[in-house]
Amino acid sequence: MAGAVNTVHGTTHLGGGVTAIEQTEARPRGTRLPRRARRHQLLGAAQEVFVAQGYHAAAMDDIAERAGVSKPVLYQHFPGKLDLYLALLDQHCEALLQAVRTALASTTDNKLRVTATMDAYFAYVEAEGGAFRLVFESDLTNEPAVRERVDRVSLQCAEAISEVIAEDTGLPSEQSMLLAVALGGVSQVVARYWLSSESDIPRDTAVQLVTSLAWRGIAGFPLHGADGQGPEAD
Amino acid sequence: MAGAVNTVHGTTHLGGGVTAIEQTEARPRGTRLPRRARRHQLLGAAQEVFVAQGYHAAAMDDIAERAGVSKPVLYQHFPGKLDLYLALLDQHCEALLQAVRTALASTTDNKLRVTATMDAYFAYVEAEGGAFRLVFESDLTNEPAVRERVDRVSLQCAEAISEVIAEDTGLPSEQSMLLAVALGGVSQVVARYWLSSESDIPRDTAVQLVTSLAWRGIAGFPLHGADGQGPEAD
DNA sequence: ATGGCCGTGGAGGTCAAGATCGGCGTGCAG
DNA sequence: CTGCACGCCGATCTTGACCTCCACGGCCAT
Repeated sequence: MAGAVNTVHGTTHLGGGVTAIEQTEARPRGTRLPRRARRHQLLGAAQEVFVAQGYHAAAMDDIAERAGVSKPVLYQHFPGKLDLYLALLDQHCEALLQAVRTALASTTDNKLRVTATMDAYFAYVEAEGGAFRLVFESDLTNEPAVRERVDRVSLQCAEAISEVIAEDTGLPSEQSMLLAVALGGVSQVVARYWLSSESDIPRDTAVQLVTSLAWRGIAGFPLHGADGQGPEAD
Repeated sequence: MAGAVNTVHGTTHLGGGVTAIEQTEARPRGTRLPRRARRHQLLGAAQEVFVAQGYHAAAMDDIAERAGVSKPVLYQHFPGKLDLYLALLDQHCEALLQAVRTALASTTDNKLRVTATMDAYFAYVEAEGGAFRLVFESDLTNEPAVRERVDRVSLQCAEAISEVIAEDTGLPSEQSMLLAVALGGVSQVVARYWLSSESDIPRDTAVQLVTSLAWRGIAGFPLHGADGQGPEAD
C-alpha cells in the first residue's frame, strides 16, 4: 500500500513542554462540559490537528481524540468535517483582515503604514498555533467554499491597501490593486519564509529590511502625497 | 456522465477517417501507441486532470478516461498516483528554475534582470495548461516528497536571486536571501493575481509596473553596483 | 494463412475515513 | 429513594478511491 499519505511532517513548535507520552494534553475522557465550552474546546483541538496535518490527512478520529471526546460528540456540535474547517477558516480570515485594517489605520504616515502592515503580517504568521496555515497553505482550495473565503480575504486586504495607494498616488484602480497585491504578497511570503527559517534574523530586523524595500518601491510612484521625501523615478 | 463510450470493438485501429485529435476530449479507445508516446500522453492527461481538479479530487479513473485508456495501462507506466504527480511536479519545478536562471543570466543590467525575472514568472504562470498550479497551489503539501520539492524550488530560485543581490549590494547572505524571497514572492503572487483577474491589464504593463516597484525597492540598498543611478538610502 | 503472444479492457477486492445507532453513568425533581 | 433526561461512548455501516485478475483481439514467425 504505497498510497499511504502519512505525513509526520515537522509540526513546527507547539506547546513546547510536551511530556513523553501524550501529545499536548489528553484529558481524561468523561469530563462533562457545557455546550459552549465544549464547542470552543473542539475548535481548538481541530485547529491544532488541521494545522499540523492539513485538511485531508486530518481524521475526525484524530480531532476527537485530541479533544478527549468521541466522534459522536464532534458530530453533535458540527454537521461535518467541512463545516468545522470553515468555522476555523472564517475566524482566522477575519482576524487577518482586522489586523491589516488596524495597521493601515494606525497612522497617516505612509512609511509607518508600510511598517505597521508588514509587522501585522509577521505577527499574524507568528501567532500561536500557526493558524495562518489554514489561510495561506490550505490544502482544500479546490473546495469552492474554501476558495471563496481565501480569495475574498486576499482581495479585501488588497483593496484596503489599494485605497491608500490610490489616494496617495492617483494611480487608476487596476494598477493600484496590482501594487497592493504585490505588497500584500511580499508581506505574506516573506513572513512565512522568515518563520520557516527560524532563528536567523530577529523579527524587527526582518520587518525593517523588507519594509525599506517595499517603501522605496512604493514611494517612487507619482503624486505620492506623503512628506515629500520620495525619490523621483528615472 | 462517463458512460458515453462503450464497446467499440468493431472499430479497426487507425481507420483513417477518425480525426482523433482532441486535446480535451476523451479519445476513442483502442489506439495502440509505443510506450514512450503513451507515457507522454498519459502525463499530459494527468496534468490536465490534476490542474483542473487538484490532487485529491482527481481520480485515476478520470486520468485514464481522459487519456482514452484503462486503468491497468496507467499502472503499467506509473507505480501509483503519487509517482505520477511527482513526475509532473519535478518536470515543472525544473522548468521554473530554468526559466529564472535563464532570466537572471540574460543580461548584466540589474534593472533588466528584474524585468526579465518578473517576465519569466508571468510567462511561467501563463504557460499552457496552468501547470504552475502544481507548484504554487498544490493541495498535497503535507506529503513530504511534495513539500520537499516545492520548498526546494522556491529556495533554489531565491538562492539564484540572492547571489545577484549579495554580489551587488554586499549584504550578508541572510538579508539578501530575505530580499530574494521577497522578490520571488512578489513575482509569483502578482503573476497569479494578474492571471486570475484576466483582461484587466496587458502583460507587459503589469510586468513593467511591478518591475518598477521592485527595482526602486532593491536599487536603494547599499553598494549597489549598477549604473549608479540608485537613490541614496535615507 | 495460422497459431502463439502480448497489450487492452471491464469487473472486482481491499481499506481507510466520514458519518451514525443502541447502551451507560450522572444529577435532579418529586 | 427512584424515575427521567441528557450528554457521552463503543462499535458499526457505507461510500469512494486506489489498486489487480480473467477474457478478447490484433500482430508476426513459419
